Amino acid sequence: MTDRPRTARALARQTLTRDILDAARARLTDEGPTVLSLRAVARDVGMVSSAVYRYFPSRDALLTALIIECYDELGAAVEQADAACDRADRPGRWLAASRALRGWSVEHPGEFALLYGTPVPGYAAPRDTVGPATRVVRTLIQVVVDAHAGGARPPVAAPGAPDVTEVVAPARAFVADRGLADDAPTELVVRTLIAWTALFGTVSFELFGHLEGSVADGDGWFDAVAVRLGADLGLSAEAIDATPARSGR
Amino acid sequence: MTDRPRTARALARQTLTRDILDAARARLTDEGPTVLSLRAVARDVGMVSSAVYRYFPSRDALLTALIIECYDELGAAVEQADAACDRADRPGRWLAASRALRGWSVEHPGEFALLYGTPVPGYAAPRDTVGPATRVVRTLIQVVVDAHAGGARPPVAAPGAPDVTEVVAPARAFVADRGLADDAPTELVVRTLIAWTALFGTVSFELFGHLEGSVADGDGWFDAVAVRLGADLGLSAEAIDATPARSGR
DNA sequence: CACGAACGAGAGCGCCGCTCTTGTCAGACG
DNA sequence: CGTCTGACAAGAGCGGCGCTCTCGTTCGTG
Repeated sequence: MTDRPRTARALARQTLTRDILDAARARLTDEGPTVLSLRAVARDVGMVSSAVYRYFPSRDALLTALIIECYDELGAAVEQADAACDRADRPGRWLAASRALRGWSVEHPGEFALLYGTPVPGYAAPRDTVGPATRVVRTLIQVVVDAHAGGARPPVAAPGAPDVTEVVAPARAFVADRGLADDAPTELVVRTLIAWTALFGTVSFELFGHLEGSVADGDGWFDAVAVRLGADLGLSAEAIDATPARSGR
Repeated sequence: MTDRPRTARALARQTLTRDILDAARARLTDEGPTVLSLRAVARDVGMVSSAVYRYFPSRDALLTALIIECYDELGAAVEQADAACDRADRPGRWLAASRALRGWSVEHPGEFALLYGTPVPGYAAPRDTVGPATRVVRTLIQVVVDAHAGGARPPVAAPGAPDVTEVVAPARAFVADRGLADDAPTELVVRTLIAWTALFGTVSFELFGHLEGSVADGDGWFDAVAVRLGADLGLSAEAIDATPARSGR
């Protein structure tokens, strides 16, 4: 990935860049992304503020680097949690991936806010961020797709639910483009998107304090949510063990 | 609610306070809450920054006033949407309340970020905010409780789902304290909390740009989500029309 | 060895939240 | 009606912010 530095100067540059990023992430944890002070970061690494501009052309560029790094870290955590499971244990993979998602977020609340909280006002995320940003949802989709390729019963649309095949067309294209599934049923795509949203919504509510008076134990609550969302996707132990060919209802 | 001002001075104070709040909310829409500049707000209302401190002792106090006002506005919108429905039409009430929730949020993205985005770093929400903050979820619970008092089939826990009766004890206490339901089944409470979280998670993902490549039409998508979440709560037309007394399973 | 690029430090710009002081005017009270 | 107190707007000033520019210095290369 990163080249070995060939000169003392290049080495210094590399380590200082890392130091700046680390200091920025350290500050991120107790002060939000929007008020991240470049001057304070500079002080932390023993530099004057203007010197930081040798390494990042602007505060936005520093934010972009942080965002990419965090998306990648979160994505890697989720992917590794999934990879550590028995491939055939779909409910276990779903829960492990979900837990990894929350685990990283709870450990890095500042970084979570950077990724999933209020966007920084004047800041527009560049293209480079979308790839790393999709690693989590890609992993979740992979688990769901594997389960249904293995015979899990696909979810059935609620009676009276509006047809949204057109609405989720981009999502299906995303899935197809990455070779995850050639033709996923609409309802499966919909339920996966809902589950993905609900997982992050749960973490967001927990970290931002909206569950304060409602839920006693964030850990236990999240597990309960994740298991139910998985079950809605046909990812319960029962659904997987049942005869695969049984049609819905 | 607010007393009629008895002197010219009191009137001026009242209108100026309103002007400041309005200007702050206007600024909120295109710049996040954390970077809301009191000086800029002062300029907008034709005052010098220090003069604003006659009306709000600090920037945090101004934020608190804004938060309460916004929670109340959102809560009122949801309550009114529910109230405008036929009381017996539970699925309709659920969808209406959900739509109102999103409608207000989409119309007031800055205010939504203030309420449900990254908390302002040094800011701790005072007690006064929790009452207004719960108006939305209270309305959603009311609809669900009404439906099940009217015979809707309560949701059944997925096989293998962990028991979380203890975890949601605060939520049940909240419900009981407000006379919404004496003894709601655990699974109903859980599903309602999940639905509440998922609704706001969906809005959050939409407004913060995480659905960009996945969903074509935010309006249609949200309806699809709301209907499915309602159905999971036993709030589909079919579930309500079914024989009320049928026990779960 | 010499030259240019990279670098760190500093000063300075206009912005921020917030405090303190100053002068003014409304309104309550004798 | 006069006085006096409190509310008020304005300004200066504090330290901190993102960012720019300049100025020596040092490193790496032709």
